[in-house]
Amino acid sequence: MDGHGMDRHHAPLPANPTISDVAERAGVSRAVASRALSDEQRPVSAEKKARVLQAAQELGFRPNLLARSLTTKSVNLVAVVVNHIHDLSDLDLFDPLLAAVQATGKQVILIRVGSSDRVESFLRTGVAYHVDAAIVFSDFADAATARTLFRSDQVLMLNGRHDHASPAVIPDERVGIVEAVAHAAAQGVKTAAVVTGRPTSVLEQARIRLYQAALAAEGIRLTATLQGDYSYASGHRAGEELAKAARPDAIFCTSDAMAMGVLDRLRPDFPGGRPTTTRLYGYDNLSLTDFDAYPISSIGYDRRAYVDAIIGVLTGTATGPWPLTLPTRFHARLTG
Amino acid sequence: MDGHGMDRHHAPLPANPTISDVAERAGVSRAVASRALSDEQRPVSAEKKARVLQAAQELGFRPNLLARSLTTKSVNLVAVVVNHIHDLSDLDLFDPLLAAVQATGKQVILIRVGSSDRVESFLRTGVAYHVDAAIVFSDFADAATARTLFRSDQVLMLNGRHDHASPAVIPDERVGIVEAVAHAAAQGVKTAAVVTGRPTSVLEQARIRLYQAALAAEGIRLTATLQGDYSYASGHRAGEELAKAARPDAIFCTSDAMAMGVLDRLRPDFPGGRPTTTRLYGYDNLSLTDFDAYPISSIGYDRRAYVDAIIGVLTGTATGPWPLTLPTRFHARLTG
DNA sequence: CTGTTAGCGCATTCAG
DNA sequence: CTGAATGCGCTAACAG
Repeated sequence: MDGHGMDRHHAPLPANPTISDVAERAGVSRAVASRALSDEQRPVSAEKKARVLQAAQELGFRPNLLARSLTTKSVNLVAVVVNHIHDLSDLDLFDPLLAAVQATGKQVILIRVGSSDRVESFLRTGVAYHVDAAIVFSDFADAATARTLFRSDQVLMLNGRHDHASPAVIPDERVGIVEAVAHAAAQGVKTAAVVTGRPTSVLEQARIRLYQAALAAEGIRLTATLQGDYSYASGHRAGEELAKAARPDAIFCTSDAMAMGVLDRLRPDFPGGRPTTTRLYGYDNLSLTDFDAYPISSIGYDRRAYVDAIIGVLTGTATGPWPLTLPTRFHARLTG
Repeated sequence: MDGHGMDRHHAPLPANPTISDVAERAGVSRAVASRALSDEQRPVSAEKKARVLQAAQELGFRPNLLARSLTTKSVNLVAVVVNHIHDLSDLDLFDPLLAAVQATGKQVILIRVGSSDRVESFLRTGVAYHVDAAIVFSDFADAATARTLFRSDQVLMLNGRHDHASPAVIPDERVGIVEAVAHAAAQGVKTAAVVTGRPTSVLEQARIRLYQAALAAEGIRLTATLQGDYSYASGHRAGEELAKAARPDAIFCTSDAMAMGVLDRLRPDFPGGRPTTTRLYGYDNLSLTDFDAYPISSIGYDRRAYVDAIIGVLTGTATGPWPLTLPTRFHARLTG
């Protein structure tokens, strides 16, 4: 009648339509619109549901998930807390983890803590959301701190700083390390060096002790312990040190990246990737160790099982007792 | 009086205290508590402010940032949309990007789109939050779609699918490619092969054309174009193909990972990392090309400048015109 | 099945 | 400077 065609009965299209706009356009109440738009099956007549969906479509309506969470008490948001993501091992883990979390219908808020001095401001400013769950890789906090920080009991500790109150998953590093050292012993190794990462980490300390115990059990003499920081560069430096003195029969590194550095520095000992005088063992079982240039024998856990365990906690299907341990395994390659 | 000690005037501590609990405990109204807890300077008497802060401390109050966003219209949340994060190049970019975004006081929702069939459900179910801004690396959507998806005009397109309405930053690939090809020509290269990634990407198509043009300009004959998928494995396969026929003087790969595969397959051509018959050029300037085993000449942009440009858009200090282009540069290493 | 009402937690009017 | 009232967008509980 007024010459505006199809829209003659409708108000002008709002830029950011809310459910009220949808309801109004469909000629129903907000509650009906809400039910019609719900993922679940809610009581709505077929005819009104169609009208609502049509109106939502026309308006380009997108629900404000944050507003929804206010009443449902569930934000469908999971915090993943890391120190940083520049380790090569991160690449192999985060992608499948991200995919798996999203497959549960939740989104990931990725929080990089970085150096520990940031933790202070973190705690002070409370730059943390009330998330459904937090997955803590970073060793910046213990379980209790993480729980208060995220206002959630669903705090999944993967950094070794767990307690009895929160779920935790940790690799059982013993199995793989014992296997690797036994493998070396079977090759006639009598002396060994260990290249370690940051000893401030609880997990790293435990790992070093496992190497020491396994070496002792096999009667292999530990001739040197060099400290690195998990990086390629620090492995290179360790290789430099090792090149100076009499070479041990085997070198065990607590990260593949360091083993890569050692290998590159001692490359003449590994013509064609095969050891002559010195055997080399890494840790993490990076996909990079499948590259021709770095055929490093390594220790790793099943990442798929690890991710599955994490998702199990998130979805509530895993029930403990905690910590849940996942076995590591030794993977022989050319260097070992 | 009632024997409960310090808490005799207080209600029992709630598990998840709200600002109302804080206000009650401090003996003030919610509004005063809100002002006292605000980051900004709001009118509150010093005495009441102290009481409120004390009460908040005692209760372990953390503001619900999501609820706050309902009224402030700002969630301090940025969506970062990626296809996946298992490319080696991602490692060098995401960590500094994440750190920079968080330094602005915002948090990152990392959204992995993965295969394109997920995009459908993505658009349909609208499982996306109303974020302040979206940083789109993934080529899953164009600018208009991204804007409606995230209910934000602050959609930063980095996938080449930008339009005039949204900010965009893209590397100027021409400069680096021209430099690399000129470098090859100066070494006496007369024939070349190109190993490409997925031709469905707008950016990749443009990149291939740039190689073709640069080669033609230098009078280098393009003898083969092999298609890969940016991965090491696909580079290895390309190397296999190239090993069959007469070797070209140079091989240009559109990713460093593919160049690494080619290098490993053709390693005898590169004793000590130096080319004999064939020169090799990668793309991305990965930190891995600084490892001894992969000294690949490459093309890359300044990641710090790239991140700075992204942050500039986020904070509103960059104003266009769009797209903003960032020059790439050639980095000579042993293979080139 | 439907519509009305009452909150979720918070910031922001606007009177005092 | 303070506090009561209002509303952000949405869903749950309740009557019809």
